[in-house]
Amino acid sequence: MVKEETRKGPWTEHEDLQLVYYVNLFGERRWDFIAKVSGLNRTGKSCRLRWVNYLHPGLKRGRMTPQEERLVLELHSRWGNRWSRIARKLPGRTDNEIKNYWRTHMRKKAQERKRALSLSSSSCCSTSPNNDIPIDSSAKAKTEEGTSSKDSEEVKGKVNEEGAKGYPIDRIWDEIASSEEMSSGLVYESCIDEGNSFSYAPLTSPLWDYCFDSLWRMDEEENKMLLPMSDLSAYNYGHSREP
DNA sequence: AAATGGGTCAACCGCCCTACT
DNA sequence: GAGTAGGGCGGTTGACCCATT
Repeated sequence: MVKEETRKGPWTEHEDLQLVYYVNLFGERRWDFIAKVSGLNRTGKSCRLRWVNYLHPGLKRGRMTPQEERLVLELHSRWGNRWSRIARKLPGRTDNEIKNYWRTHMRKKAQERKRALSLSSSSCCSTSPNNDIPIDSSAKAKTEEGTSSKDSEEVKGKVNEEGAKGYPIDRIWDEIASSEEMSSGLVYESCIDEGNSFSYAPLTSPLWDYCFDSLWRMDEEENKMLLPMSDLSAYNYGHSREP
């Protein structure tokens, strides 16, 4: 028997619905199992990723709020590129989302900052080679990750150690963060923790809305029939990029 | 109107950790 | 304790979208 090749690339609506159904059935674990029994030609990892980053109920969509932005800054300055950890403090946001946000927004800010610094100090002397910072948080990540992935004071120590050696990126990030706080006129209070959440209504995944309204109301038997998937093609959820 | 560049986001890859045998 | 499989995580890539030239 020829083993069918594992599917890659963008998910279809049909796949999404299948995945949602089977996750609902078996829970958010055993991804390999779900991948197999669902008939999706995907890896367990792929299924998990799709669920976590896109299909999970309670996911927020849209731009980060100023509060969230500040929280990301605050937590990143504390933990570095521990995206999943940071994400846990931002209900409805995924590590991927935060990572993307950080990369685009902070890189931009770093560039602006760098430009501003180079302008203001163009007549100055301190043009150390280190000022040619890598415009990417990965540099910081490498520094912070150190030899272990364990988050701890050790990491902080490592960072400080690097800083002491004159590695400027941390200062740059700190400055960015503090200028963010200044410009917003607010200092974020770390009042958001497990168990607490933002007060605004979560914007759930559109697919979830659909499923919640229709799929999950079906009884067990109807579920088994998995509703005519072809009907679902009529359902056009906004951010699908299916060809 | 076409070209281009930057921003956004979904998805994959590879490494690491953990639980299980 | 060693080996293995599954899952989690961070980094990276590439396609799409939109604004600007």
